Amino acid sequence: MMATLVDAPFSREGWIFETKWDGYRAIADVRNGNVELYSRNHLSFNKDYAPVVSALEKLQHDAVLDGEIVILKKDGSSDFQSLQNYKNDPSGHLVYIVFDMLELDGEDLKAMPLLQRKELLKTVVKQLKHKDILYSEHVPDNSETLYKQAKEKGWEGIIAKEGDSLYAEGKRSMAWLKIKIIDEQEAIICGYTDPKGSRKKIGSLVLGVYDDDKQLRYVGNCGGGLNGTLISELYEKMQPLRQKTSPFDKKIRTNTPVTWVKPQLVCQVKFSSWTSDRQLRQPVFLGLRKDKPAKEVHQETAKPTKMATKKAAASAAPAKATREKERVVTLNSKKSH
DNA sequence: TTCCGACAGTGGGGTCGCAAT
DNA sequence: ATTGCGACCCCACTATCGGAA
Repeated sequence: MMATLVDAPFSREGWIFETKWDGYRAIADVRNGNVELYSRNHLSFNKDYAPVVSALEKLQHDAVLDGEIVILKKDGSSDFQSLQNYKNDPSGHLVYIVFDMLELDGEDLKAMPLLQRKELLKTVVKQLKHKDILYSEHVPDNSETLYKQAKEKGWEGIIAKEGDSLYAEGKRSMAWLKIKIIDEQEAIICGYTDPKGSRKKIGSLVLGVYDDDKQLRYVGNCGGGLNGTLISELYEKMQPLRQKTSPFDKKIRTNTPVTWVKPQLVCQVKFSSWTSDRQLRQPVFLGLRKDKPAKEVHQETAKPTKMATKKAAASAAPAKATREKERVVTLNSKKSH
């Protein structure tokens, strides 16, 4: 069961709201003390996350659990990058946060309403009493406080679930909705990569921003949000700006060859967070900005990551507060057109 | 006929492991 | 020893196609 993306928080009677944990989705199948922990594609996680497996071996029931494997930070948020790097550096607190249960002691629970499943799940987790296995709490009816909290703490977002919904295995469902905290940023187009397969002209845009010391800094590539016509337009605009050399003083790492352009075009992108290398995570192209000279493009927003500077975070706050006025909306589909 | 959901293909940041260099 | 590539994880988005409405 997977959640459908919607663009704004809402409140509705009969719905519940949970934190969206940033980690790996995992199903745990516990039978007679044997644990199979596996990914969405049914690949085993047993070896990679052995502490979770051994914690679940102590469960006093046979159960099929659904949850997220995360690294829990001291402030209570999840650290995706530490999870990715867990094999190298297993120092973080690895936990399995369970939010649903499909089966208990041989009984299929998928046709039971969510709130009842969660009630059972809570008691099962409570009985286990293990610091690495946590129950995902929820708040009923109203998402605003949780959403606000998510925004302040730099969480990935929140999940909304219909309280009496059934478990739709392997499906994307409208009974589970995800509301992500999204950031926006201006960036300078510094080049483009070659396309692959059926894609024409441009694979992705190579983006940069100016640092405090006026140095152009690479912030990652962006290939999402580009359709056929947009790609053609951008391609035409970039041709007169082509240059032989990279505008960055440091060498950058990309999978495909880059055609460099003079750093003049400014675009707006949305993204989920900054990586620890100060690159954009999950960037999506929104449009060109003609009102902004490239020289004025700096890093605007800094979510709380290790590398983020206090200065960047402070300068971001006022702009964000005015733009992102909270509103309550009815359920929109993900895109309007 | 139109609309919508599922699916494949493209794009991103990562890590890992293996093969080629 | 380094580099390149594919397969995984997280994901967003576009284009297409077939079936439901």
